[in-house]
Amino acid sequence: MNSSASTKERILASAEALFAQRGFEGASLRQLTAAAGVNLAAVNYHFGSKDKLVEEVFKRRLDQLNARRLAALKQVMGQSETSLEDVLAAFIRPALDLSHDGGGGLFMRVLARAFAEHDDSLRRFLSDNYGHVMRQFTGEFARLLPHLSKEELYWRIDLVTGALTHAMSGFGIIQRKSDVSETVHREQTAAHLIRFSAAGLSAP
Amino acid sequence: MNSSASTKERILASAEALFAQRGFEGASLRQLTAAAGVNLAAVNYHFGSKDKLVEEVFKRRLDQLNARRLAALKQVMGQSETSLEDVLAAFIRPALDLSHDGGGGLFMRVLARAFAEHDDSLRRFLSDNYGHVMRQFTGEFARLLPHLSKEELYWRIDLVTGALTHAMSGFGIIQRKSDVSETVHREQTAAHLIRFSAAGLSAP
DNA sequence: TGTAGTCTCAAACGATCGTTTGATTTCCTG
DNA sequence: CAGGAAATCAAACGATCGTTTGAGACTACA
Repeated sequence: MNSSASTKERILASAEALFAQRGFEGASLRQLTAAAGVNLAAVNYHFGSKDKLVEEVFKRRLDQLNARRLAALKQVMGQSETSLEDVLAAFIRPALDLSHDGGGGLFMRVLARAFAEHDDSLRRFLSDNYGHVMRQFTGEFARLLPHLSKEELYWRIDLVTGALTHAMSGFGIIQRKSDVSETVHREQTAAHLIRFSAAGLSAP
Repeated sequence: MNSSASTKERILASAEALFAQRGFEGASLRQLTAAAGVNLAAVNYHFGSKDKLVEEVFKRRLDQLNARRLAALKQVMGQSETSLEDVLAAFIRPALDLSHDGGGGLFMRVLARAFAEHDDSLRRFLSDNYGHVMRQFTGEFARLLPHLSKEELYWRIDLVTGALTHAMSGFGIIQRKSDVSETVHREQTAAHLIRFSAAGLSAP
């Protein structure tokens, strides 16, 4: 592992990768610290407990994702006129990007796992960290789709989120072909998601 | 627990519930057998191992789901003319129904979890058990959406699956209101999914 | 009723888990 | 350079895991 990074950072990086690969319960602190090249006790020393480490892994990436989404939305809103596709792109692209760069390419699998884990404390955690971002996007969607009732709009945004999560988790039947670069594949994924979601949101 | 059922059945029922609630690794055989009111050793006696039990839980429900989807599709195909919404309903409704009846109401959470677990053996297992059903539906979608390329179609079906899985897992922002019966809520979910998916699939 | 086969049971196995401890090393500061 | 805080280390803790064992209870057929 990158021995120039701090112990804390090496733990976070290894944790992200191993949680994505084996799940939160499946990845043990012994595997994790061995991969990071640090002592077993370092996790409890630096983070307090395994649960706190899980939270930290989440927080680090969600903060990134929120910032990028809001920045993208802000840029879109600065244009003279905004299309549904533009807002969707601001919602979707940062998420796909996050699953590629920053060395934390596996985070989205972690998130998809977390969605499935389905416990209420996580739900609250995500709501606290996602809430204001989702509200901003929801407001824009409502403005662009005035014919939709509030309930109808919530439903459709939820389904867009489902499609996005599924695509990001990489479990679907669509696999990146070996002759397509990661960047190109990501661009194709974004294009398909945006076109599909725009049509779904605009349904009569 | 239902003490009239056989030990095997009681284990399967408790396993399904506990796997959905705590995950495959989070649910221990001791919790599981205690909830079922059977001896700890009964799992290994009747199923061989915990992994085999997991497989059995899957197989039982997936067989049900496949049968219901194919039956629904067959009935739709018997009509004089079939609409995209009809085929989508045959795809979506059995999945939502399965998450409600048969005492295995939590199976879809198990499935959503399994999607996130993301390992290749499961992928192969699902492909073996789902493959022929998906091929039939894909064929019908291709017939109803002749303007789509094969790749485009695969992508969109994948996104429909994502939206469906997300809705079924019940994690989204949409929660059933206490004044709405489970049956009504399921019907609303199906209606939203079908309308959204039909529009998404039909996108230009 | 006797017996073979099926099932259930309490108990224990070794392995691995997250966490804690206390000594030791490393690092920074005065 | 001395000294105290911060970090790392090997080792052990109790708990829990999936699995196995061997004895006992039950069932069905002769």
